[in-house]
Amino acid sequence: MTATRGTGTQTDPVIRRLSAFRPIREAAAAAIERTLRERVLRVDAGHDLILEGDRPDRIRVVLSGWLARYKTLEDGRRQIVNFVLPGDTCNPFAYLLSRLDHSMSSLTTVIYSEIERESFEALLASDSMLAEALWCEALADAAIQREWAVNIGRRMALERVAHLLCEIFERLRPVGLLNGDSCAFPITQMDLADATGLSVVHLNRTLQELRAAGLIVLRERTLTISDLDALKNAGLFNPIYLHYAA
Amino acid sequence: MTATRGTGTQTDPVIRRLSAFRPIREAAAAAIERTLRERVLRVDAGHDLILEGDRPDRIRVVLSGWLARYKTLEDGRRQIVNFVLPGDTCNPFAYLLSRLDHSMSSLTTVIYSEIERESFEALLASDSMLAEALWCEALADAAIQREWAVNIGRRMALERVAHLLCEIFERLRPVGLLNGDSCAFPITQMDLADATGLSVVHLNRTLQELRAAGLIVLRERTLTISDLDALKNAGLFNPIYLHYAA
DNA sequence: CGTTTAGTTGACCGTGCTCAAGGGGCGTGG
DNA sequence: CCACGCCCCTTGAGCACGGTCAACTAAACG
Repeated sequence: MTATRGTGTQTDPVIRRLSAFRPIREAAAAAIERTLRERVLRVDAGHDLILEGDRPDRIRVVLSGWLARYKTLEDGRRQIVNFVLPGDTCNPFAYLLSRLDHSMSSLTTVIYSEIERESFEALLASDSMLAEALWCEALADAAIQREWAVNIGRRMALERVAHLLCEIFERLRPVGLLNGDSCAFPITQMDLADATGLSVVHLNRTLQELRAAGLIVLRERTLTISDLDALKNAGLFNPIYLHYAA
Repeated sequence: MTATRGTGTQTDPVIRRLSAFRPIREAAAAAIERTLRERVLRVDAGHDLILEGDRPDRIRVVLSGWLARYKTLEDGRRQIVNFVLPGDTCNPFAYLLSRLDHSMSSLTTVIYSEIERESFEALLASDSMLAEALWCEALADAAIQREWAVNIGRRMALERVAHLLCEIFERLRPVGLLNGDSCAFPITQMDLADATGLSVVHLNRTLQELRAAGLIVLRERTLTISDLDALKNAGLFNPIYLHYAA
């Protein structure tokens, strides 16, 4: 791992993310910021931050950049089980279990903060609203996981990809990473295929179908959704499972 | 819902389940038992205990019987996202979010205990080991969810079904519901299909393949696994994700 | 300027789906 | 007691969604 001490410390998405679940008071926000600033690291794209079987000692909070949680089978087949976006806290509470059951790798350059378990628990103890917000984040993550099972198990390829695009778009909204109807989209087609349970070839054809239907524009790592409602319909997307207070 | 006051109060599987994560002291076990006994209910097979969109007011703990968590699409397609087995605590902590994102229905007659949020929080506060064990259960549940995404997204039908059977078998072990190489298996083929993302027809054929290969005997709601290692191989099953201390 | 990585296209094929029909067990009602 | 309906399981036939294999382009990079 080529982690080096980073420079920019944008803790804003973290606060915004948590605020989607519970009001975060100024004092709590300041405490988070202080803790996050203690150890800011940076990895380039394509590096594994954690591997299945690792001991979950530290908590990582993503300040900028995208990652993927994934699992692999012995013969190399890979399934991405979730994306980790700016503002997300990676494995809060995972230290309660003895081993990590999945790996995580960076899709882009990632700037993140690493927190020792002790500092994290101190943060939890300092503000009950903050603690609840962090628990909510973990629970909402589990809810996303359930929805992915539905997506992969019961939706057709076109619906599946449409749904995933809607999810990512809606998850970027509360952290302020949308530009109108566009957003950065650094996920390769191979990763999209591994996230949807499709082959790269078929994923490619499915994307082209979505483009041909005028639902999306996707090029140069930027996604534009011209008609979000239409895309949501195409993906049978219902945002309840994201659990944003709204 | 045809819930009526139940009779037998077997809290043993609950203690065994929690003990897989943290040692549960006598005092804590007694406190659980007292709380669980307060309100024991019973439903017949085929009833929804909770529906997507409900408010998560109470916690339910399964004393006996099996349930399925599921989600449905507008057009009726259904995906079972997890099975809930005896000893499982259904939605601990779900009350932190405002709505439930999935439904749950009974596969058999189910005897369960219903706990108010206040009693549950009192239980949590009374013993930190117990609280940790309950959090571990929730985290392990999320881990199962991840593995299901892999199962549905990247395994072939035969592997997929083999994997699911191994998982259920191994989950029944710590709660003491195995009889040698057999266990009760009240899941219909339709439910198995909805859990694996297959059609009923293909699931039926896959089961027959497993039978023909001499890997399982499944009849009269009883599953017998003659060669567990062989079945684990067939399903590329690795039990890490269950997070049992072992 | 070669090499690598990401995206694209074509052709073929197989896993798994759909539609359809029938069998067996079981409970209910005539 | 038998008839009927219902649920669950099973089987056959045809087909389609999506996988595999292979080749090619274009951009990025050293």
